[in-house]
Amino acid sequence: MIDTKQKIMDVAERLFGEQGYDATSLRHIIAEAGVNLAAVHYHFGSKEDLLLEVVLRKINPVNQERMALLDQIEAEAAPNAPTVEKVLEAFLAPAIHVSKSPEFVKLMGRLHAEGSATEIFHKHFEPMITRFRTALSRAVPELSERELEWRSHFMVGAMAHMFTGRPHLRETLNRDDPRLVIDYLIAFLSGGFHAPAVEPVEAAVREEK
Amino acid sequence: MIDTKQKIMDVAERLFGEQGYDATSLRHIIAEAGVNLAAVHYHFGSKEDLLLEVVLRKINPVNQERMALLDQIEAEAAPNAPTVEKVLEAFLAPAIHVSKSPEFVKLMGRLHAEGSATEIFHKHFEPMITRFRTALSRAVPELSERELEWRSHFMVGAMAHMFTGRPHLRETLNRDDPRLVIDYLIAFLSGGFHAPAVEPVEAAVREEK
DNA sequence: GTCTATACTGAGATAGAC
DNA sequence: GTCTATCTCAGTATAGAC
Repeated sequence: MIDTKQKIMDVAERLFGEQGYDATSLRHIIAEAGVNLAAVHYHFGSKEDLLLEVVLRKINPVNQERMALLDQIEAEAAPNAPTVEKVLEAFLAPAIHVSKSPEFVKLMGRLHAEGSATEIFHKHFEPMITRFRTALSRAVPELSERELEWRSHFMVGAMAHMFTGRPHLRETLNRDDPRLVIDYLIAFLSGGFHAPAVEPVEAAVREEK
Repeated sequence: MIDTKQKIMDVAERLFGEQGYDATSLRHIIAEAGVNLAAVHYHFGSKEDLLLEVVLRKINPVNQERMALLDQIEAEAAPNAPTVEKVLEAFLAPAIHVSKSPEFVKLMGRLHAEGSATEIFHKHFEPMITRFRTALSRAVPELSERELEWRSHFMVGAMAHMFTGRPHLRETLNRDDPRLVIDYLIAFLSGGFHAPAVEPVEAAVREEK
């Protein structure tokens, strides 16, 4: 077959999503994909690297869309900086699509919690995160670099948790309109970014020396 | 030995923390603990249930302390409701201790992301979460129940991510005073909870019917 | 370069004697 | 409650066919 690799990824994505990473054996995957066991290691190297590629294939387009939206709102706002709300919108809206595939972010959590792929994984996120941090820092210039960094982490955490596969949360997410939940989140995060700085920017600059 | 069970948990806690859950085999644990392999299954049933007990042993006192602090600030503020900031303080401060054991929350993440223990795990958190949600709902009465629920989720996510074992983040957490980071977080979350409601409470009540 | 067949090592789990 | 022996199955490595 021409695309052994893609077939493996397709089946793996489905089975990982349905049963979780640990519960899905490579032998199960290859049986459904109709390929040989060693082909997995030929194409991916290990089970974990297979997971990594499966996840990145889903996530990369989302991050592309985020960057494109950010470009767009920056162009619209020029020469001023876009507002926090607009930046958050560009960051969060593209994730809605992914949130519809129910068990997907569980796998991201798996990748996050354990495994050597973690670093490679974050390499793929870093450019995008940096772009957004810069945009936020222009939108909220009164924050020190350090405090802005932490607020960005809080933002990522709040978003990630939204998807994190806890059944009760997922039910709620499916019941409520995802767009509404994003609006909740944007409102919440806007309030967070606009909150007075613990450590005003002048003091921070002095201390960083 | 009388306390085979405890010895297993002690060694498991250390090794899970040092090497992660997957990388730690039961055989490694029993070798260091000087006990028999079957003893693990006798006392815990499975490797995953061992992890569950290890994590709960660490987390339960934290949750106890949270509740005690909440009792205290509610008594102090009576008959009024304590402020959002006070409630957040009661929720977050007890977690600082745990945050010092570097790899610990990674294990919580593992428990969260995969495995059958997930539900039992959350059972242990639910009473505490409910208590805090009630306190928050008194502190921010203008939020609909639904929006408050989501904001609480965002809060948990932001906090969880703070610990989540990404090396760069952990370095920053260790460099900065943990107390300072908690202050950053409280400021951020306060702003979030005080943000205007997307869905004001009257509209929400009408819609919920 | 791509894939197959097969063997290897180590894991978690279990049955049953003591 | 504890231990020995054993089972099953996983991920991985290699040799070699096309």
